[in-house]
Formats: sequence, C-alpha cells, structure tokens
Amino acid sequence: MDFQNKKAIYLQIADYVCEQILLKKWQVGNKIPSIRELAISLEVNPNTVMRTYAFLEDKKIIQTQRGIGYFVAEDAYPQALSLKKTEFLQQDLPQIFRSMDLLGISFEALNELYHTRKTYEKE
Amino acid sequence: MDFQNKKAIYLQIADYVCEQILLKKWQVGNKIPSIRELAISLEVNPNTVMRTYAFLEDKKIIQTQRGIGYFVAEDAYPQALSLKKTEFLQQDLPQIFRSMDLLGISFEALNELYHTRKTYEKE
Amino acid sequence: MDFQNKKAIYLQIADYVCEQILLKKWQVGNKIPSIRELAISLEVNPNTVMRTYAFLEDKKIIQTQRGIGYFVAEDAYPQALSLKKTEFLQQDLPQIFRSMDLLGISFEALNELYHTRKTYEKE
Amino acid sequence: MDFQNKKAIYLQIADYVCEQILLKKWQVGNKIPSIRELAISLEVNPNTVMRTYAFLEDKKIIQTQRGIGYFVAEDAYPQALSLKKTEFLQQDLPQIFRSMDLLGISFEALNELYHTRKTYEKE
DNA sequence: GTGGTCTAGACCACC
DNA sequence: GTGGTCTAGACCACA
Repeated sequence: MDFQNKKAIYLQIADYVCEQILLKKWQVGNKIPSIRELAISLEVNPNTVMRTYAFLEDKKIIQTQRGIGYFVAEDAYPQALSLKKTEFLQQDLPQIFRSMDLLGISFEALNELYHTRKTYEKE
Repeated sequence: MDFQNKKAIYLQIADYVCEQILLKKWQVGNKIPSIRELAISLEVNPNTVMRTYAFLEDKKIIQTQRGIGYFVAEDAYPQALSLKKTEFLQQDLPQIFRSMDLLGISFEALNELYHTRKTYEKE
Repeated sequence: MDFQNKKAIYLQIADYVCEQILLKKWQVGNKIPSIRELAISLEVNPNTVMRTYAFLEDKKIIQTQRGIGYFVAEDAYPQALSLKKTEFLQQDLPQIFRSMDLLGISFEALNELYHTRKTYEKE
Repeated sequence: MDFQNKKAIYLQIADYVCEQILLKKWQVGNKIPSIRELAISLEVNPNTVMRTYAFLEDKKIIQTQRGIGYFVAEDAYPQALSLKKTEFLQQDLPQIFRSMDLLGISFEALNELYHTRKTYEKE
C-alpha cells in the first residue's frame, strides 16, 4: 500500500479497511489487525492508524473491545457501503459530470473510457 | 458562488475562471476582474484571489500587465482545456471507476444518474 | 450480565459483587464463586476477575483463604455500603445536579423520571 | 479550569465548550478561541484541543473555516443540548437510580440533598 | 495568523 | 499483549 499525496493518510487507510469489508475479505465479528500491527506493516505511526480506527468506530464500521482489539462491527457492510456511496454520489459524481460538460466529453466517450480504463489505473 | 469544504478555495476560484474561459464567456485578451474586485464579490480575502491568479498565470491561462490588470492569455482556451482534461482523465476518472466496482454500480446505472443528475448537484 | 463500554469490566464485576452483598444474597462467611468459575460464567478473562477480587479484598469486602477460595468478609456489608455511598455522594451526585442545572431539568422532572425510570434502564 | 483525573482531558474541554454554548455565553456564529489560544490558556497541548474541536465539529456543535478559525455552528444549542441530555438520561441517571435503590436512599432524601447540595460541590 | 496531519515517544488502564 | 490519552515538535496548506 502506497500513499498518494492528496488525501490524508489516515483516510486512505480508512478507505483500505472499507474496501476489505466491501470485498468481504473482512467479515462481521472478525478481529482486524491491531493498531500497532497495522502501523508497522504500513510503515506508519501508530497514532495515524489509531486515528483511522477512531474514525471508523465513530462510523459504526468497526468496534473496540477493551484490551483485546478492534473487530468488524455488526452492520459494517451496510455502513461502509452507505458511507462510500454517499461520498460517491454527492461528492465525486457531480464533479465528474460538471467536468464532462465543460470539457465536451460525451457520455458515449465515457463509455469507451470505462471499457478500456485499465490504461489509466496506476495503483 | 458557494465554497464546498473539500477543495481549497483558491482552486475553486481557479475552476470558476477556467469555466468562464471554456464557456467562452471570457475571451482571449479580455480584461478579467481585478483581484480586489473579485475578492469583494466573492467575499474572500484578496490574498486568496491573488493565489488563484498566480496559479493561473503559471499555467499560462491568464497574464498580468503591470498596473493595468489581468487578461485572458493568448492560449488560454487550449491551456485550460488541457489542464482540466488531464486532471479529469488521470485523477478523477480512475477513482470513479474504482468506486463503481467497489459499490457495485454498473455503467448502466451511471448512465441513468447522468441523465437525471440535477438531483445531486444541489449539495 | 452485559458490559457497558464506559466503566472498566473488573469494576463492573465488583459492582455486581457489592450488589449481591447489599441485597443480602451473599452473606457474611459465604463462599463466593471461584475466580475461574465466575470468569467462565461471565465469559471474561480470569485475570479480570482476579483483579476484581484483589480490589474487593483491599476494600475488606471479601477475603481469601489459601487453597479454599474467597469468602464474604466480616464487615462486608458496612464496607460495601460505605464504599458505594461515598462514591455516590461525592462523585455521582454533584455531577448530576450540575447537569440538571445546565440542561434545565427541574427536580420535579427528575421526580417523574424516577418513577417511570424503567424506560431508561434498558440500554 | 482544572482537570479531574477520571475523564479524558479533551472531553472535559468539550464539556466546557458545550457549557459556554448552553449558558449562551458563546452564541451562534461567534468565533471561538483558536486551537493554540485555548491550548495556551488551559496549559494543554494544542493537539488535545484539536481533538476536542474535531469531536465537537463532528457533533455539529462547532464548525471550521479554513485558515480562519472555529465558529459556533448554526444548530449548536440544540445539538449540545441533545448531546448532553442523552448522556444524562441514558448514562448518568440510570446509574444514579440504581445506586439509590441499592443504598436505600429514598427520593425524599435526594430532595434534601438537592437543596443543600452546595456542600458537595468541589469545583 | 489559522487549521490539519504526521511522527516520535511516553504513560496509563485494562485483558 | 491490547487500546487510549497526552506531550512535544515538525511541517504543510491556506487566508
């Protein structure tokens, strides 16, 4: 996992966690990596991971058990889905559509890009 | 003009200027609002507009004439187009496509959203 | 018995023990559940119960007999009573009264809550 | 302002801010002390105040303006009221009532304590 | 000047 | 071992 410049690292880590959950790699009730573990494996300060986990706990996506660790919360999947979906629909999409209008990119052109997209994917 | 929290204000203003140019509302050689004017009308600190203009000048989209004001540069249109297009293709799109996969949003669904998009543009 | 997030588990267990004593369910000299037993029945780490018992022994509410088990101490009742009473009067009450002032909750309203309280005890 | 041991400092500061708002000392739209200012005046690390402000912003009680500062949010009063009231009704009260039952303190006794409470107030 | 992020390291309570 | 809080200090982007 490599960090791009733009977004805060702790949010990129949150995205990563959500992704694991949405891909069902991490299932409800599973223990997730401890703060220190994840911090070491991502080569990041534990405080940064802590921030991620606090953020996700607030969103009811993960939950803590005293002295034991963090676990995938009951409603993690729907919560993560709704979180990311809202983000997508309200922040990303309108901006995209606006850019398309401005740049004169038709939806058909987008269609083509969609089906040949691998070209643009760095990560 | 309302500022969303996400992007830096000076970049949002830059977007606005580019928009005027791409929509051909501001044409090559036209004088654009002075820093002070624009700052007042947008209720923003003049420093912020100054930063916008410096950014756009660096991109060869506008140019300054000492003591007179800022003007739409010679190649403003292609420059603005290329700037926004690059941004769009390399930064925005890949991220969008990735989100679609993750959220299970098909291209057909996107199509529908595209044609009813006004709903999402309010906020 | 369910553990709320707020208070340390070992203290919640201590509360439980005090409760048994104050309700006279556990009487002076009675043997109380072994650390292991209680840990199993509460689905808790034995270390946690051990901490509870150490805490209560320090408060002279229970006492250990080597190799036999823990017993309700001689002065358990008054000790438990004084412990909880002090806690209540010096820590809980002032905070409550302060909150009432701040939230504009009159004593009459509290009265009503007191007599219909079962509603709030679920969560 | 002195910090008691029990609660996290950043939450005690949050309580303080809520109190100012509930007492209408800080009104909607007012700028509140900057992170650094408050940190210095409370003799606390700026990060701690930052944590408080992030917490309160999430609760929609305060809101940030880039590079300018934090302001009392639109719905600060009702939000703060609801936050503290929920806390009171769901966390504090049930515990109090339970203690009363256990300690054999009648509501009449509480009444008396309420009206002579100054005795118990340290802070 | 403002907020925001990150690191480094310490200490605590808890399991 | 776990999470949680706090400090100290650095650096950045922004107004």
